[in-house]
Amino acid sequence: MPQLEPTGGDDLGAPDELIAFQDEGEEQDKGAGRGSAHGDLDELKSSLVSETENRGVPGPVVGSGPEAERPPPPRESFQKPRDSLAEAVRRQDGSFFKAPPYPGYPFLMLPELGSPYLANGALSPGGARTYLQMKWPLLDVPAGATLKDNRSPSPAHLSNKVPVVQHAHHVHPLTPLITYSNDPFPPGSPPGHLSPEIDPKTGIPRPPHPSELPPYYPLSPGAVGQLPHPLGWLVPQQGQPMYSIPAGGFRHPYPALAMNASMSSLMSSRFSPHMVPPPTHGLHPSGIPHPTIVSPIVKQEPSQPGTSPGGSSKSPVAVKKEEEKKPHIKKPLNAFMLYMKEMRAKVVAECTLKESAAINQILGRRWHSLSREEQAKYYELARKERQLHSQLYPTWSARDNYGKKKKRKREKLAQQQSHDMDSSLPSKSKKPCVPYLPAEKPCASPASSHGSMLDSPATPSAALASPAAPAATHSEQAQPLSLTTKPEARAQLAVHSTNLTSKASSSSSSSSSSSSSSSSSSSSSSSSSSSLGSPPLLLSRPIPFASVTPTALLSSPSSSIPAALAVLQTQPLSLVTKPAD
DNA sequence: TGACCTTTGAAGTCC
DNA sequence: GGACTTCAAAGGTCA
Repeated sequence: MPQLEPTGGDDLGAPDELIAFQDEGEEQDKGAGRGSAHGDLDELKSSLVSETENRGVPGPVVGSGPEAERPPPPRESFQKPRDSLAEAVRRQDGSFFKAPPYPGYPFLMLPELGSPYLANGALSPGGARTYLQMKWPLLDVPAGATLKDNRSPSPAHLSNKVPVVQHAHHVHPLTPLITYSNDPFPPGSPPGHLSPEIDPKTGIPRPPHPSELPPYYPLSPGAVGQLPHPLGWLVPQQGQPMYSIPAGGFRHPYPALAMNASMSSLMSSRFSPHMVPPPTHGLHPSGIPHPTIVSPIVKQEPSQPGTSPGGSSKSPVAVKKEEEKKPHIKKPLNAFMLYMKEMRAKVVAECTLKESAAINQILGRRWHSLSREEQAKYYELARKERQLHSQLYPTWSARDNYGKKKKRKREKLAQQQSHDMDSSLPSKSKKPCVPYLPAEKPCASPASSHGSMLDSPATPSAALASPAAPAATHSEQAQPLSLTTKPEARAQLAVHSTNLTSKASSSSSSSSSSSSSSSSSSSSSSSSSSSLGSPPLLLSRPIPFASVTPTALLSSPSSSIPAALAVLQTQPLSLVTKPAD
């Protein structure tokens, strides 16, 4: 049974790769200044607005040296993108390589200043958010504290659409989890890559256990007062709570917690406090259905062994019945999911694309284009998500959700794999390159129309300069040909990288670039990273930039982007079935 | 109506 | 321990 580890168990942190790159003081220096706390919300808003509007202003400087240590891809994908989709995304994606949207690092997501609300006053789905820095309210979790599995039958009125760890009304689920500090990671909850604890596996510092977390929410009351009600998912209509809320908000189980009512309520609403007896029927102690619990109405597949820790000798039917009664507790979102959730609306707004598949491709690239700090904060958020999730549902396991989705993926995958082995066999696993994206519709948003991806030195460089960039994963997905297995290609890339590096000195990051080149660059950079991101380079510890051959070659300053784009635009694509136009 | 697509990451299973 | 699989979000597409 999954239990919270009393100590050292907080290994849910960012991947080792992140741990690696955070290991440098240089990184901290870079992060400094980006995360200045904005006590004044208005000031923050205006700054955000100005930044958003001023696309020409480069974002946080990233992508230079240290970026080369971007974490390697944790895995490879078996999926091959459809060329048309990839192509369309490449075209659309160019405009997205801009400065990371978040100027500060620990941030609080707020509804976009624009029109985040629907006509009914509810937050628009997936509405873009602004980020306000605030302190991550960490729970002081006693080591022995455990929660009973509150996967009890949920009320029938619970919607399947209710997110597990996200607020239904799009107040960012991690709103209460976000730090309010200049420090990327508060001492109490350093990200995995900054933790003093040592990972037994890698010998790298790991984050401390929740038990060491500070019991306070050093959140500025003033700032909070201006925030939307953290229980956004409960208060969707003109501030009228969907469900009755006790006067004074929710009582936090920890009186000692110096958090305000909002924070407390949010905490207790998102994830039931571990000390609170599991609410019956999936309800929050306050009687409010918890968003992390989805109605068991969800189509249930045959009961899954192991979901009932205690085990039972019940008949399969009874077990099945019980299973059906159990609310569907969704997996906590990972870093990328959190990022995607936040950025989707923005991408959709900036672009004409609407299809998630296309949007996700773009987001995937943008994800890789994020600076480490930007990514790290999402990793951290995800880590906290998992933390809370595990505290809330100690007995929950990802396995619980296995098989809850009917999927033919496996078959398709098997087919595809067999197809890969024998290309002569027709592959049923893939639809014929159906264009997911409107062919060559440029992004309509002004930002994308005028903004070159090079506006942000951080973006492409982040990928380019990454020796073991996570982009590899993406690239390998986007560029099915695994460069890692093709020495010749790798060598070629190395050559190109050399060229890039040399060209970099004379290139300016502000150079304009065609949208196509921009877009393809992301993929290209990813590919290059991919080629360089072979296992030997996927070190969990930071490696000297110049210590590795091809890696070092790519560790060029961000200014090399234009040249890199030019070269990489064609190179990786040449390895794919469909060359760039 | 529901699977698929697409992305990355976490966690599970399997060998 | 590595490879592989599933799920998480999202929404248009397609069978």
